[in-house]
Amino acid sequence: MTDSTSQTYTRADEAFDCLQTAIVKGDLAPGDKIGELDLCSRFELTRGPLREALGRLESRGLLVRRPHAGVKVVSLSASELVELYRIREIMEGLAARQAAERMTAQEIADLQATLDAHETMIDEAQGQAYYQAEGDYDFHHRIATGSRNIKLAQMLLGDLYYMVRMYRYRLSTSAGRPHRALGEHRRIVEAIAQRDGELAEFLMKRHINAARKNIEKKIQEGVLTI
Amino acid sequence: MTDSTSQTYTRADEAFDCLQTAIVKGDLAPGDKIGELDLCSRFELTRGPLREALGRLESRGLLVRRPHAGVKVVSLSASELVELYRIREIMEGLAARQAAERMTAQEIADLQATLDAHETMIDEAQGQAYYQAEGDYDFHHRIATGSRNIKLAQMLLGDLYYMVRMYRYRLSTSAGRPHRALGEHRRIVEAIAQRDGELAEFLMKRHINAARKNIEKKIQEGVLTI
DNA sequence: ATTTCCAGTATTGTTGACAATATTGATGCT
DNA sequence: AGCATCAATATTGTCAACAATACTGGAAAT
Repeated sequence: MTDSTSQTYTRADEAFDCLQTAIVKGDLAPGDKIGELDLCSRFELTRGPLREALGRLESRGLLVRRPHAGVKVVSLSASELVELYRIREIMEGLAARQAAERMTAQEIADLQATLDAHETMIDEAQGQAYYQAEGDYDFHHRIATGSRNIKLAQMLLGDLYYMVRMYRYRLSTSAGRPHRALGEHRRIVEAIAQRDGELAEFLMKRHINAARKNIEKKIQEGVLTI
Repeated sequence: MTDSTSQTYTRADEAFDCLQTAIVKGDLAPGDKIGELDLCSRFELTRGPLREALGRLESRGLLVRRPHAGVKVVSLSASELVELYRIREIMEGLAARQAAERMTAQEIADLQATLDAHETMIDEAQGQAYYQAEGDYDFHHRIATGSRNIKLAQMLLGDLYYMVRMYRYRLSTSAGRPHRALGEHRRIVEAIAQRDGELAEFLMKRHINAARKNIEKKIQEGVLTI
């Protein structure tokens, strides 16, 4: 969960992680107005480190702050959520292409193994969106890292994914979508294994495009109320 | 310079702005190890707000922090700088396309006027990289905003541009490049005015691609030591 | 001479108290 | 009754002292 370099872990880091996961998992829902004191007692923290963490979260766009008026969890409108996927599409497309050019053979093998694990996960966790989402996150995470583009990985892992996950957890996945997504993942990895960056980019963009359309459909159906 | 909503401006915001511009303008050079007390006396601040600002800056990737060991300004390697431009290329491409679809007629007119101003600026500020860079920044800033894609604008304006500017200021522009860049800007705006999103995207990507190649050439020539 | 260990120092991390400001509820007025 | 004004309150912003940790220099041993 936390950075593996594992230097001394400061109180502010702790606060940051706590808040971030609380937001992502929905314990703090979008739109919630949250008081600093509440948060302090809740996470056994003092206000100093907490405030530093709040600053970081705000800077990443998960919180919005108004001076003297408090902090609230950011809540995306439907259109903003869709826009987010447009950004993901191009950025992950680039990540996939660079990953195809730069991942080591070992990393690719691990990635394939990961997909096998996801397959059993999907069968076992029938409909349990949580685990499916985690598997999906794992896949995209590895590709972002594999791009060897530090800033790109930073933006995807540090900004976009948290936001995406925050909504994905409360999004019921469509029936059959997990299996289809897994198939798309497999094809992307194939392209990467063949060092075909162009194809990997194309497939990844199409993959995320499909996810976006899926969400747009749900919004139109009124299933997803934001 | 600061957000126009102009709510009460907190001490931490002040610290944030001061540090950010200091880094961007090169008063704090990449690799500099900076002490909190130095910064406090320098900007007439106290450590509380300063630390909050440091947290934000770190989160945006302009600073790197090691617990108990201090803060230093991030310094990109040559390859990281190039990778940054790969990201810009796709993100600004998307911004240009969405801007073509969404900017108001008024905004487009303003944008054209801006370009005229840049033209005189380039002639007058012969070789003064600072003003040329500011004009360039202005152009890209308007398009990012015009995309009406909040998260996209946030990532460009809040993350990438600060980083790019940080290096652009100490990058001598090639002879003739400003004029060529202005021409490219004009064509992009034309495409936007014609609501041709696809073309705007293509031209913007090519524009940034050219900038990237320009930098790569300088790195090979050894002009740019990072 | 070089390396290792240790203590001192300086710097960062944390805390709790104090000051400033936005919200809220009540009161008086139209 | 509805609205504006204003004081009380609770919350956020700021500060300065305290604690914990990493760096620095020197001494001793190999």
